[in-house]
Order: sequence, then C-alpha cells, then structure tokens
Amino acid sequence: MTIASVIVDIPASQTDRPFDYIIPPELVGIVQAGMRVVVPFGTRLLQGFVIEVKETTDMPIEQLKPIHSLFDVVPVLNEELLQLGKWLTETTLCFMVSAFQAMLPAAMKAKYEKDIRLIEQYMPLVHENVRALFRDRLIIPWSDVEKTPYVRLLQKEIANGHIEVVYRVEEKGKIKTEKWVELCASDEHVTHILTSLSTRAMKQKQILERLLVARALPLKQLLSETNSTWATVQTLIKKQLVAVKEKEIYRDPYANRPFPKTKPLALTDEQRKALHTIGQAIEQNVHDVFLMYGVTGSGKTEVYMQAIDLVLKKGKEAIVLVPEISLTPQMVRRFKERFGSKVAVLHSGLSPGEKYDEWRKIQRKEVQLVVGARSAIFAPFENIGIIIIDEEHETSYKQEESPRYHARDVAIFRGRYHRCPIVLGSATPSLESFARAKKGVYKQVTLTRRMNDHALPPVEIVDMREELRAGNRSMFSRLLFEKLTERLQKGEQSVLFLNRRGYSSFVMCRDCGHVIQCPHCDISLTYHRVQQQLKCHYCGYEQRMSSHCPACQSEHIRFFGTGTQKVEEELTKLLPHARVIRMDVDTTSRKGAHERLLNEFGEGNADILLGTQMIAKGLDFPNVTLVGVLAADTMLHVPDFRAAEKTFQLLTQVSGRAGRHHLPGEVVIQTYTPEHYSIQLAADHHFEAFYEREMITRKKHGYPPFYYLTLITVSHVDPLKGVSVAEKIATHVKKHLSPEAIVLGPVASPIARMNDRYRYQCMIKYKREANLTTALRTIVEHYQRDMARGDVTITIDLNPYMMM
DNA sequence: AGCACGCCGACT
DNA sequence: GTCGGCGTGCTC
Repeated sequence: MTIASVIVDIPASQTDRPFDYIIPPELVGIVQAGMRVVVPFGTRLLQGFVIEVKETTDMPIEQLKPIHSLFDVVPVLNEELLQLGKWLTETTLCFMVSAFQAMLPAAMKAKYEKDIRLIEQYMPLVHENVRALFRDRLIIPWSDVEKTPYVRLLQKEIANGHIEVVYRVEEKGKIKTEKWVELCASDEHVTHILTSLSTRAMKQKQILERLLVARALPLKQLLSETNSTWATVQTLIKKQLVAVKEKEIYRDPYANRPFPKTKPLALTDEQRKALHTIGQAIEQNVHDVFLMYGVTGSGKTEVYMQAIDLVLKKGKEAIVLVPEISLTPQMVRRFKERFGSKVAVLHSGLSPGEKYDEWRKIQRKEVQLVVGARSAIFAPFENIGIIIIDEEHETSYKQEESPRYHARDVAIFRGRYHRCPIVLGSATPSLESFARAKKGVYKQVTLTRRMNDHALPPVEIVDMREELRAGNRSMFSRLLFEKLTERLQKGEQSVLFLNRRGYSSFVMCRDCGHVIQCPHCDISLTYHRVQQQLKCHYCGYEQRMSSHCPACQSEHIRFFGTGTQKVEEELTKLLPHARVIRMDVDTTSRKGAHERLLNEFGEGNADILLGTQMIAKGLDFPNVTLVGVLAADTMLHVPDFRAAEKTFQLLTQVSGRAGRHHLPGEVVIQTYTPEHYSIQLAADHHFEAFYEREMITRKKHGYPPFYYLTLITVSHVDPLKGVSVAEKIATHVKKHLSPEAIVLGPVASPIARMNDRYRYQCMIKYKREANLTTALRTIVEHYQRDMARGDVTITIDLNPYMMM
C-alpha cells in the first residue's frame, strides 16, 4: 500500500502533525512529497501538503482514508524547501502549515467553499420552502443559503439526509489566460480552401491569410487587426480550419516598459578586491557569509551585480533581497537593465496575481535572478549560487507574524544547503552582524571609499532647544531655513526627512491636556487630515475628529506634533514659492504613485521632497545638495534597546542622499538631544566608533549580541487572568532553563492594551539553552485549549525586533 | 479550525 | 418530552 503523510491546512497545535492517507491506485507514482492534495478530514475536505510518500504506517490500514484529489501536477515545495519548513517550525515555533504557506505566494492559499445539494429522490419529502429554493437548480452555494431565512430549516434537512453538503477546495489566485487562435489544418489545405472560398467570405479570407503568416495570434489582436468578429472565427472553427486555445499568460506590471541594457561598470580597486573574494567562494562552492561593509555610495550594488554575473555564467541562480521600502523603481530598473528578462521582481506593490505569476516564472526556471523583499528568500530555485541581502541591518527582514523568521537566518540555511556564499551588505551593519564579522564567523569585505571619491557630506547638528530659546517656534531651525532658501535661489533640490508618519501627531486639548486615545488600545489616536479622522495604528479603529475636547468641552483642541502634512503646510507658508512633493503613506497609497512622485522630483518639477522612511533609502538624484532631518530623536525615545542603533542607521542613511554626484552636498540634523552619541557619531560618519560605544551599552544591559532574547507576550481581556497566565509561564520557563538564563517579568507591555486585551510580557535572556524551545512548546500546548477559545493568546518571538 | 457528540435548562 | 445552548474531543 502506498501512503502519503499529509500536513493539513489547519494552523493549530492539535493538528500540527502528519496525517496518513492512502494514495489511490490511479495516483500512485504521481503523488510526490511537496505536492498539495485535497484530503477528507473529519466531515470536510481540506487542502494539505504531502511531506512524505511511504509504504508503511503506524495506523491500522483500515482507518486510513484515501486522498480525495491532487492539487498540483508538480511539487510546489522541493526537498530543500520541505526541510527548510521543518527547520522554520523548530526555530520559530510555528505550525508546519504556516511554514509551508509562508514559502508560497498568498494566491496559492486554499479557499474553502461549501455547497448544498438536494438529493433528487427526496424532492417530494422536503419542506415546500426548500423545494422552492431548489426549483431551478440542485446545488446551491452555502454562502447564498446564509442570505435566506431558511438556514435552520436547511440544517434540519441536512441532518435527516435529504440534503447533502458538498465541500469544495479551490485556490485563491487565478491563473490568467488569454484566448489564442491557431491554424489546425496544413498550409496546403488552408491555401486550397482560400482559393475556393466564396467571394463574400472576405473576413474568413483575411483571418486565414493573417494566420498563414503568424501561425497563432491572440484572439483579441486577430479580431482587431482583421476588423472581424467572433462569429467569423466560429465559422472557421466549424470548418475545422482553426482552433481556439486558452494560453496561460503572466500579469507583468513592467510589460511594455523598455529597459535599455547596461554593461558592467569599471570597478575601483576596493570593489575589485571585494568581487574577487566573493568570486572565489562562488567558484569553489563554499558557503561563506560575507559582511560587505561599505560606506554609502561606495558602489555595493555594482559588486552585487558583477558577482551575480559570475553566478549566472556558472548556470546557477541568485537571490537578492532588498528592504521593502527601497524596492523603488530605481532599484528594480537597475537590475532589469542589467539582467533583462532573467529577473523576477517580488515586492508588496504587486497584486497577489502578479506575485503568483512571478513565482511561477521562478519555479519554471524562466528566470535566474530574483530581486525582492523578505519573502523572496523562499524563491523555489534549485541551484542557488549566491544570496545577497542588501541593507542587512534593516528590521523589515524580520517577519512580525508567524512564522517569525528572519530572512538572514533563512538565507544562511539555504546557503548551507546549496553550498553557496551569502553576502550581507550595509553601510551600517547590525551590531549582531558586525560582531560576528569581528569574531570571524562572517568574513568581512570592506569598501571605505565612495565611487567618485566624493567626501561624505558635512553634517551640522542643530539644537532645537536653542531655537526655542531664541524665540523660533517653527519646526525649521534658522540654519535649515537659510539653507533651504539658498537652494531655492540656486535652483538646487532639497530632501526633508521626517520619521514615522503620524508618530507624534496626536490630538491634545490645550486647556486640560487631555490626549485623545483609542478606546480599545493604550495608544493615542493619529490625526489624518485628508479624511478629518482619528485613526488607531494598532487596531484600525477610526473616529471623526471632534471639535470639542471630550474631557472638558473646550474648543481649544488641536493636533500636535509634526506629521508630514503639517510640515508641508508650514513649508508653503514659509516658502510660498517652493514646489514641494510630499511622500508618505497617504500620498503613495495609489498604485504607481510612488514612482510618479519620484519621477517628478527627478525631472526637477519640485524643489523640495518631503517624506518619511520611504525616502531614506535608494534615492539617487544628482541635483540634491541638501538633506534636512527635522526631528532626529523621534525614534530615540522608544522603549527598544535598538533605538540608538536605529537612529544611527537612519541618520547615516538619510545623510547619504546628499551630494552623490558632482555638486557637493550637506546635511542638517535637527534634534532636542544633540549630545546623544548616536546623533554625534552619525554626524561624524563614524560607524565603528558607534559600534564600540553601543556594544558597551549592550554588554552592560545584557542585550544582543551578548545575549539572545525571547519575548513572550500574553494577552487577555481580563487583566488579572493575563498576569496570572504570564506569571505561570515565567515560573515554568525558569524551572526548565539553566540558572544562567535570565527571565524578566512579567510586566505590562509598552502598549499595555491592544484591541481591548491586556498585554503582559516576559523577556528571556540567555546564551545557550538547549531546552528552551521544548519548554516553550510545552507552554503553548498547555494553553492550547484556552488559546483556541480565544481567551488567552500567547505569542513567542525568538530574537524579537519589536518590543511593543 | 469546524464539526459531532453529549449534557443541561427552557419551552411547546 | 424536545429544542437548542455550549463545553469537550477528534480529525488519518
């Protein structure tokens, strides 16, 4: 008997194990590990992943059900990805299905539908309302039934067997097809027919002549070219001269866009050395992890591209990860121009269908290179020659929902499997990576000089407290204002950077100091001017902006802080002639808006580009000579041990936008804490000094890279129950770990209430704990009952990046 | 996650 | 006496 081990599509600890099914004789030899199948599970049908095909089972064979049907013709997960899935479940404590699903595009998730079918022989027995419902059809989708008042009635008929429930499993995404018309008779035959065709059959003649040349054409194109109609084609089909076929097509957002081919650039000595080092690992198939530490503008991307060239020449494949935010059209274009149709691009700007299509191109080996955000690390290549992670310090490489993986770790897993090098590139490496490079775990390659040998721009720090003392209450310091004016006069461009949209644009009453908060979360609401609304960024709650303070009825209620919208307003007041482009989530939400705004700025249609995070990276405009950071310390005061690191990285990143070409640039950083080392050292462009300084802090407080962290968050509608569960967990963890491990808490989370649930967290600090994951698994299993009921939720994050 | 099964209170 | 509420356990 041939048996398949299947992981069913229910992410729950009770079902998080293989279930065995008989492979029906007609599918033996066809069903393989890594394929999706449809299986009966209890009373319903579910999608599942075959993880193994075997001859034996621990189950009594008569208790096994057969596989219902096949979902794939070819495995969607190869041997490596199956192993990777298993590894993900172990290292992130997620469910098997969640791991598998994370590796596939969302369009491939299963969609479950339920229909009801009236069994014909019972027609006379059922209630007349039911009979009326089934008058013109035997099968009714359950979703339609729910709209009728007969749900209860129908349930009864189901119970007594008059009506049957039919389950359907489908795929969410659709494969897009196009109708093509092709000749299906021999040329001679068609030519012969042409001569004998009635003179009135002009359209048929035209179509046949066109097809004799083109062989096959899309129906639409054929009809428009010959100005004929579907009826004519149908006639030809009847005569068996042509046939219509559905042809699979790709949705390609970059279609019909020219990408003029570029050639590799000449390298500097440093670049050549770096390429040589990496090239050796590529040549010799060794899995080394390189940390490519190169200042902004040192030409890391060119080294990546030439390394990729080496890989492709060997007939292997490459993956390039870039942070979501920097997947700007500029970056995409650079790769498309160099590698043409060999590239697939995967980023959040694509529709699910487009992502699905890009994925299929990869699976079919139609491309050799993938450029994409975090999840592109799962690209189903089979012969990887290099994996590059650009801006490796970016926190967006960590997924914040299950499976909570870090793309860097996945990359290293895959690199080990394929025996290929990994390149982590950054001007401001994460402390973890830099420490590993210093220890020799990673190999460091360094690019110290900028491509055109331009000096890094001078940075001036402005103390905003001084400004206030001097009577300047605006959000622009005198220095920044002066420099902006200067740029306007010279016709040069400026970039103004404001971190975190709406981070501080809360609404406060000036009379009583009341701040409007989300009724469900312990967080202030954010003011959105366009819609005149207050929104909660955590649970999505919205309310209208009120004109009176809810606490004291005062009318002196207004929004505080500096959202980009507010900066823009002030900017147009101060510099009425300046043309400003604002880029934030609000102005770039429409498809293609991001690219359009950048193009406008690039073409010189604006003087100032004002924006959030999204303009911090990857922008490269020759005419930009001034970069202003409006509030450098907004991220310094968040409850996160990485706050200083993030501030340093961001400031360095932003500064790098100025003076990249012939015109010299400068940077102005406004801050209320000018003495902070992360700001001082960023202004000095001194990463290594920052590293040394920050390492002291990390060591002192027992944070990474000196300790590993695991964050357990417990939430409950009842705060007392929440604490009690958290306490039990802490005790349990302490008991099962070594005395060296430090278990902190439970304490209330920085956001103590979210979505009406009270949140508590425990932090575990440790160096090496063999029993950690087992202990954590036990906890989850112990609370699965309560978790399933929704009373408690427990989330466990190994190596967290979000402390909230 | 659903769905069946089984045990209790409120009603024809 | 039955309908329907929810807690419990199982799904190859």
